[in-house]
Amino acid sequence: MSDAPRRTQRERREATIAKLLEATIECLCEYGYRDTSIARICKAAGVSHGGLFRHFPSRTALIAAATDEIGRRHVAQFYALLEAPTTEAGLVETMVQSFREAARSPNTTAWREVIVAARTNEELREAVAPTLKNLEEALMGFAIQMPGNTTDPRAVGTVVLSLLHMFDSEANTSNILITEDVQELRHQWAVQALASAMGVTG
Amino acid sequence: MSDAPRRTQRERREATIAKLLEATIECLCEYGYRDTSIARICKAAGVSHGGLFRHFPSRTALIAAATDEIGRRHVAQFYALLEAPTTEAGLVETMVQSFREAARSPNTTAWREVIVAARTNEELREAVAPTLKNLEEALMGFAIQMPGNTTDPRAVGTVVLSLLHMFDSEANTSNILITEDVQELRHQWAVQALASAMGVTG
DNA sequence: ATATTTAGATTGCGATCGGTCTCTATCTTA
DNA sequence: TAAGATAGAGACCGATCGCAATCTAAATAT
Repeated sequence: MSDAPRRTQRERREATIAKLLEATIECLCEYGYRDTSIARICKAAGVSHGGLFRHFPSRTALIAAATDEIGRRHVAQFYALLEAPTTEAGLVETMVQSFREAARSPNTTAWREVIVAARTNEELREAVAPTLKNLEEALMGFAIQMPGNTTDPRAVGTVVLSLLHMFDSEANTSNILITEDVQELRHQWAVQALASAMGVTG
Repeated sequence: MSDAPRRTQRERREATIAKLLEATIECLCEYGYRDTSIARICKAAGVSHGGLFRHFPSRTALIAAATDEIGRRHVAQFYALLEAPTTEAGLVETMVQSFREAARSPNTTAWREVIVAARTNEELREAVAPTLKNLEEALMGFAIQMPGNTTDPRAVGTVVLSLLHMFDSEANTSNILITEDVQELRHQWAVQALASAMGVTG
């Protein structure tokens, strides 16, 4: 009875890479970009310094890879929204609610940390650019597939993207200050704005 | 002919504090929160390490003070918007344009760096909370004073706050990816949304 | 004019940073 | 099964971090 797991090189490799990516997302969410250090990532992942640098040439490269992973999850998450069956009227309400919750999720929180940091980090910015582009195109495609008739699908997509932006920025401040009535008014406004853009009668 | 400037203690003090605050904002904008170090701030301000710590007990305290300064400038800037005389129809267009430009300004860029960092820095978060509250209240007051009568001024204020959020988040990604037609569609949508909220016939 | 206080510069400290190097263990290939 | 390649662990490196302590210069109070 050997206690050796007997995994192939490929399995070992992919497993630790996955652990590192997950740990990176975790640290970004818990400590923020500045304090997401190699040491912390390694500790969270249960991987040594040497192990990390076998797979990623630098901290920035690792964070870029983690960001790419988050981007893929985002797209999947939003497409899943389309699958959920609801009435057309309730759909708008559900969507806005989902937008808000998505913006406050750990993955999206980590995502924002990277986007902000990328502004002043060229390597990170270039690595993240295609991911961001993919995400925007996927979301635009998602918006175009939405129910509701309209003359300009891309305009509807823009409204969706804009509302996502709004909830992203709001999520940033939600850890600092929450004004209840503003939050409620904002929700109502977002629902009405999206319904109007989609041509849904409320 | 003495080349000694002959300033009072108070003048000296306030001058170097002002230089430090300005340098901090500069560094936040140029290097981002992570790489805004004591050394860089001192170099940009032309002040020594010792000089900095005479006035601020820590890096975080300095950044918090700089953020407060930005907050005050923000409020002043938006109130100045009210003074500029325009036609009521053109006002909405002007406002949206100003929102966008303000979001991309150096001061606001530095502001966002701090807000994001504050999420995972308790000292910074508590220092920034009242500033954020003041800003939101000032903007709400600003929105209420806007032309155009409405049954619910606070709802209009919420739309203004939400649009500012949207442009903030958009400004974050604008360094990475710009989609021209989306940008144009977004502008049109924002104008229409604000006009609608204000009860302005376009 | 002298004593006291305050502003500001310099040096130094321990901790941590990102990254390299070396070594062992595990897997693959011949 | 022997030889080679790859995954991973851990010690080590110079640089930089935030900050304290010490010192000089300048302004204020007596």
